[in-house]
Amino acid sequence: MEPKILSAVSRSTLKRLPLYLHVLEDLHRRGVVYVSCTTIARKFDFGPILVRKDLEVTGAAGKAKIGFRVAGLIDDIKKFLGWHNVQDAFLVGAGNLGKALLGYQDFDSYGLNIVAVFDNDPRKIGTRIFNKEVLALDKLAPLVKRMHINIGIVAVSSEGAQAVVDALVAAGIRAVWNFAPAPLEIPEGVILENARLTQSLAVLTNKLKSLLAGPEKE
Amino acid sequence: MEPKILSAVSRSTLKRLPLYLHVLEDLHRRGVVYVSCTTIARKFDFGPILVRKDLEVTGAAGKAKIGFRVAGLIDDIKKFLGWHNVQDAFLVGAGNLGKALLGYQDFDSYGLNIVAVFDNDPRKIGTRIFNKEVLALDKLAPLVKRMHINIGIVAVSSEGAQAVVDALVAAGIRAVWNFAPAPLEIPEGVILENARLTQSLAVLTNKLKSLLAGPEKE
DNA sequence: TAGATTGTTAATCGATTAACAATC
DNA sequence: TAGATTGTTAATCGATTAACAATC
Repeated sequence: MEPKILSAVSRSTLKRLPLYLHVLEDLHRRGVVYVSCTTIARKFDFGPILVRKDLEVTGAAGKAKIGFRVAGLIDDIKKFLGWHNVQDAFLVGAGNLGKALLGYQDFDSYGLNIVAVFDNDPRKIGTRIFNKEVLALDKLAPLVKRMHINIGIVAVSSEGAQAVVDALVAAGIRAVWNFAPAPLEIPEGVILENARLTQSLAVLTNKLKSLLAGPEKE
Repeated sequence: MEPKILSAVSRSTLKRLPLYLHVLEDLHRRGVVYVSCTTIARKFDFGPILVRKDLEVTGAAGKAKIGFRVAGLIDDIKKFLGWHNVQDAFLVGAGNLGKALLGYQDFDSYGLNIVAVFDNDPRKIGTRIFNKEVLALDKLAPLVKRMHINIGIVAVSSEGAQAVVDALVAAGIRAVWNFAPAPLEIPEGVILENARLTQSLAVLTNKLKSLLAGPEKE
């Protein structure tokens, strides 16, 4: 019942945990105290066994016949994801996407706190977005070091992305959350996670194409 | 060498195709005419065999020893993803995320064209965002029907998301691209694709937690 | 008690990787 | 010709699902 360590836990499982979290927090708000895997699974198109297997990695313990305590399960998942303690992060790129990320209220409940924004556009530098000042890119490296920032968020164009990542890595960042579509290189020991909308869009449009082309195979 | 149909092609493959596309378009811009799977794979942390398997589903044909024609491969992937012909889409939610999506220039090269924005905030209705007028939510259903819109993009809060989806479905939409974290219900025959940042963030923060906790297992 | 549910081990399924003949 | 690469079939690996004893 110990939480699993390191590479042992699959990406698929990791990606389902926030989904459960959302359902659990909804139940919690509504005053529900215990929940079974069956109940959680009903919200999705997969079964209770998968839910149970997923929850197992967090070290959460349930009671036969009763299920899991909602509040405890929320805590266990958050701890496992590292969302229990909020991490400070730097955002690079004050464009439309950057602004949207800055304006997203809920990141702190996902363990993320954007403390500063960087851009190389002189017209943007010095302005404030959601009450955060836009700083010049050359301030990035010294501030990463001084503030011991672990997470860098890349919201710049594909052309600029690799240079930004290189700068972040050189400054000592440990993890990069990349929103640029370009494939990026990162040295061993630094985490790179890509948040790519186009991947999701590809699934959508391909399915839609098939749907529109013909539902002849029913 | 026929493109694969319907459910036969896996989600994993579908999600890698846009990655290849990005690399290919870069090569194309640089005047490269032929490319091998080995060259493509070098940009990623998986092998050439997987690339070849993925490309197979698009129906693209290569030449032994030479590889694939870059321009042809781009076309084949775009056709397979349904990005060759641009689809009109409606966006619901003119908040920060909605604005960012509207401002995203590249969607048309991904087969998506956002033609209208809807919101229920009276202060927003009538204003223009990136030269698109914000319309009242009650205009949604009649316009979906009249303009034969297939794709609806949901960029509202979790609380409002299900109601918006229901409205879109009732109006005859065929596919929903959802950005709300809530799990949504959708009837058979309508496509639901979730673009959830929190899933990607979960992978990042969990890995970072392990990294910071201790690289003792090397 | 009976039945639903957890926790865990075994079976299945699908995706990735390997192998190899064909080829330019 | 030799070697890299495609196309395709077989082997492996990992994730999901099934099975079932334990339990509240």
